[in-house]
Amino acid sequence: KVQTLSDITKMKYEKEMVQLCGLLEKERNYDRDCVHVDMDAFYAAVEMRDFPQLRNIPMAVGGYSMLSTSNYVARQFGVRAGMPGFIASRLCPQLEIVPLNFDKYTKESRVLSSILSQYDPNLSMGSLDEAYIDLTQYAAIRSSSVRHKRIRYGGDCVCRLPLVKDNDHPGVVQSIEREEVCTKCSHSRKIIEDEVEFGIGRAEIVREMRFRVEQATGLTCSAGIAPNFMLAKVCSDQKKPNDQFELENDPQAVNDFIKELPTRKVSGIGRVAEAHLSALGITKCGDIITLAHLLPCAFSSLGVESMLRIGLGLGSNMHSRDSKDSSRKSISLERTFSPTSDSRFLTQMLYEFCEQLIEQASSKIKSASGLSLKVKLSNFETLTRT
DNA sequence: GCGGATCAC
DNA sequence: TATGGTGATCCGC
Repeated sequence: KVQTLSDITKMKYEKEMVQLCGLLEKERNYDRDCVHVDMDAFYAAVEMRDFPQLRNIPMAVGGYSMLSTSNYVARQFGVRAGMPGFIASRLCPQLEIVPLNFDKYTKESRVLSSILSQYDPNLSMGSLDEAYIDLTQYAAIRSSSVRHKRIRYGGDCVCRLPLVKDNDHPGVVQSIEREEVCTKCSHSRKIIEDEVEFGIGRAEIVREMRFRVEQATGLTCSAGIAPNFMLAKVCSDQKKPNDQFELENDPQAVNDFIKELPTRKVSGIGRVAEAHLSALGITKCGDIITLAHLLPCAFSSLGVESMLRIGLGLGSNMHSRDSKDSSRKSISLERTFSPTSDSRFLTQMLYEFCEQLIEQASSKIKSASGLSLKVKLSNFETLTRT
């Protein structure tokens, strides 16, 4: 009798997987309001805000070796984050490549986190342009609606993006219009001042957060709302750009959502894990549970557990997003160069790396504690000879 | 404990 | 012309 791999692993692992799922199920929790906020095409959006001539042309931020991000016009040409600039230029010859301006992005990031931290003082920034917010407390306390003033721009002025879509009207309480001449581009522009109202409930609160971010920075963001951060992160991608997606804290809703979700959408499943899963016939997160007995063929026990968590729509529990320790554990330095066996060059480069790392480490220690770090680099030639 | 692989951004 | 840099975790040795 011929037995397939699936038959064998089913006998061997099915019981164990069912048991493991049962254990993990006990962690399920629908009491939290988790939000992931993600700025839209962040670096590109900052440059487009500051340089209006970039707004309607394909552009990307980075260099000829690598692009950090591209605007939505460039994406229509297939220009994507992480792509080498010279390849992007072939895809889109008109592409404008703007160098990185990290100081600016860091400033915007601080504006973002200062607004969002009013909703969760323990928020965690995933990077300059994304934040994980636990809204549970704030949403439970908020019992009345909140009003804000909204500024929109119309007319020919190109110095501000028409950030607020005309059909994107939260409760407008009152609206005042006036005309003026823009001092920058000397075009006439219409300024519309609205009084807008945001209700209670987590989706309205997230609308308000996004509204405030946009008014403060001139940049839009997208958000995902879900019972845990793993799901919230996926949700923030669902309605990008400039919108939000709420996954109800409800078993049926979560199950339906996870069932059809491609595995690669989940943070933590990269190209390799996707390929491993795909080899097992697992392409959607729902498959992870139906074919759970195959997982031990390709993953370690921790890997299996992490996959089951994803398949069940549970949070990551231990590390990363749900309880993040923000303290740095290492500093490092790397550089790419063309292949060489010039050992003097390599030694010299290593030496400079060490000097720079010592400098970095001591300056960080100094600013954190006031103490001075002294390191002596000795016998370097011998140390690095091999 | 260490280097390699993997992942995110 | 030209395919990055930083930090983290996990695994096998």
